[in-house]
Amino acid sequence: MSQVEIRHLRTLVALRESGSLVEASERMFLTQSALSHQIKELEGRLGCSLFLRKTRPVRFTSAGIRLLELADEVLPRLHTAELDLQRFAGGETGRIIMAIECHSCFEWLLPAIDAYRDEWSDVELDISSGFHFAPLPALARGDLDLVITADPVDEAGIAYFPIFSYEAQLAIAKNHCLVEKSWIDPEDLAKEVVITYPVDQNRLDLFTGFLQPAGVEPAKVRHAELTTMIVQLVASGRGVTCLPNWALHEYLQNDYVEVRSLGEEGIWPTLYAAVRKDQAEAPFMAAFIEVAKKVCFANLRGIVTAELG
Amino acid sequence: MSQVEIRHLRTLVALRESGSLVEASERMFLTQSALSHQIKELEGRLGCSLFLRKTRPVRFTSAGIRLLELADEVLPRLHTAELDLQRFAGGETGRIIMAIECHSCFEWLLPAIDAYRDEWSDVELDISSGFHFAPLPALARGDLDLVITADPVDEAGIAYFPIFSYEAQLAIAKNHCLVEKSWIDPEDLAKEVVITYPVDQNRLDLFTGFLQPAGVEPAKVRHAELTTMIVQLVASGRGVTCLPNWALHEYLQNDYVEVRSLGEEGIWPTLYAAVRKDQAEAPFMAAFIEVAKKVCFANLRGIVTAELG
DNA sequence: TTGAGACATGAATTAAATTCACCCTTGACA
DNA sequence: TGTCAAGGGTGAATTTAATTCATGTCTCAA
Repeated sequence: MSQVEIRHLRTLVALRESGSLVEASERMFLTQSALSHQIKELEGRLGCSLFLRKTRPVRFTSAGIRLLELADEVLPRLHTAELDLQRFAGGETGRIIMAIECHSCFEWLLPAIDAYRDEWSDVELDISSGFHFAPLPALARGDLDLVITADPVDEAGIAYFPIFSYEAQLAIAKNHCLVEKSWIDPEDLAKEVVITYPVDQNRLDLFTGFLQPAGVEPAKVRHAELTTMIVQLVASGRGVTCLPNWALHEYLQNDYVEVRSLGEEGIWPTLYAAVRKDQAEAPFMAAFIEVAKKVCFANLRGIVTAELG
Repeated sequence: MSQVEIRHLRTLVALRESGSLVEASERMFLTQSALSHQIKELEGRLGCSLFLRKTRPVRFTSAGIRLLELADEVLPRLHTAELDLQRFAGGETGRIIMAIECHSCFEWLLPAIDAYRDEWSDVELDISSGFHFAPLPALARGDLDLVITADPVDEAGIAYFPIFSYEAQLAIAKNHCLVEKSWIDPEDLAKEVVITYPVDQNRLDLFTGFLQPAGVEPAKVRHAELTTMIVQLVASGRGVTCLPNWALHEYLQNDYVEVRSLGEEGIWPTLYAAVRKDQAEAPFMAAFIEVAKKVCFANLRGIVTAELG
């Protein structure tokens, strides 16, 4: 079946370069006898001789020349592949396919990716849209390599790294009656229309961290895709919404809406990067997490109230 | 040193195509255990894992994908090389580097080569100009693959195949005194200028087969490169020459010169193809000898007096 | 909870590559 | 002509590696 092997190609190349079995064997750190046997065996399997030994330097037959040709094609490729693999092994490169749970995270993730790519140009980067429903199993499985999530679930083989914290605030119209309050109670929203991204409520801080614990349901939930749309609806009094403070910052500065904390303390989710533990230490992955933190801190300076790590 | 081997590449490809170790092992005619060990060992040497086994089908890591890329580059090349080698082994192709002792043989050798090339297009053909001095050792050594020679020397490992016989005739000017004779005796040439190709006398039929046995030396020997030149010199009475009857045929028809046999019987050299015994049976080589014979017979029909089996 | 399927693992086995010790051949040189 | 060194070949012994066998573990699904 498999006749020729890498080792044979290396032997032939060494033979071409040295001109004799003895010298070739020294280059290959083998005895001359080993090469003699090796080549004899190969020639036997192939059914033709590869070179004539009675001359110095040895003279290759057509078959030998054909094999050298093959070696010249194959060995360099093998070599570069092995160099690449060394870099994979050293964690100097790899693949980061991400998923985000937090819908407005693109705002800081895309700049982070850009910054990272400058330094780690050959890491394969992608944001997956396919695993919104269950990103962590996909991460464990290897479909994903990094998940941005607000609630770390303790799972074997997954490590979490905090990126930053932000306040999830309620945005309301400037003429809304709730502007009177200095912070919002869950019950305040029982009669309100809540506008959210079109995602499951279990992935929204407002519900998981505020309304559900208090057993309150809003009068109605409306959906909009884009942050701008949501804020516009809020500004025109069609409902209220809950967004990260940094996502609202721009609209607040332009005086479109009012914002209030949820509860006296406010709700302060932390975003984590979840990665597989075996990759957590790899330089290319650690670097990504570092860059993400730095970019967040730089982009959101003065907006987010807390920086981590 | 040498990490990755062909067998690993094959395994990975089988794994990609089948999706599981079990099925891949069947394709490779190995046990599942063997593949498990094999891959574990490779992963250990490389220092990184190549695929995730907990999914069906298996999912390759970046490193695994890189190796599959290598496999896709290498395995097809390996395969075509092995096919080529099979043809070498089967004698379906090879290399024929020839040397000719007989200076005027180009006349029929070149057409023979052309005819041969039609059928055996990928046999490497060349006429070497480097081994005139000692073609047979070069043949034995492997520098040459075929030698056209008029005197077979019994040497181990060399086989001779007769191509054809011709008469070596003396050409003389139409007004030369020797036209009186119906054939030439060696002594007739003792006073003559002999014109030959610029090669050693031991490679000329006239000397080895006629003059030397009789202990006769011509008055003078002149040289000319081209057959035409030689014949012109002869026609203008500057000397005599000895050429194969088929080389003289054209000039004879145009009535430029007269020809006479050397001795009553004439000298009838036979041209042989000498090849190494190990190649003598190879179809590509046997075919060349066949073609050479046929072409000679066709081209020299009615000129040479003898065709050989 | 059990059973089936897929992969992992340690020990035994088998197969292969390599070495060792020796031989032969060749060419240089005394 | 004999000897020596260098290159290569070969059978048997040895070492190394690949493969199998017999189990074990894990996961998924009934």
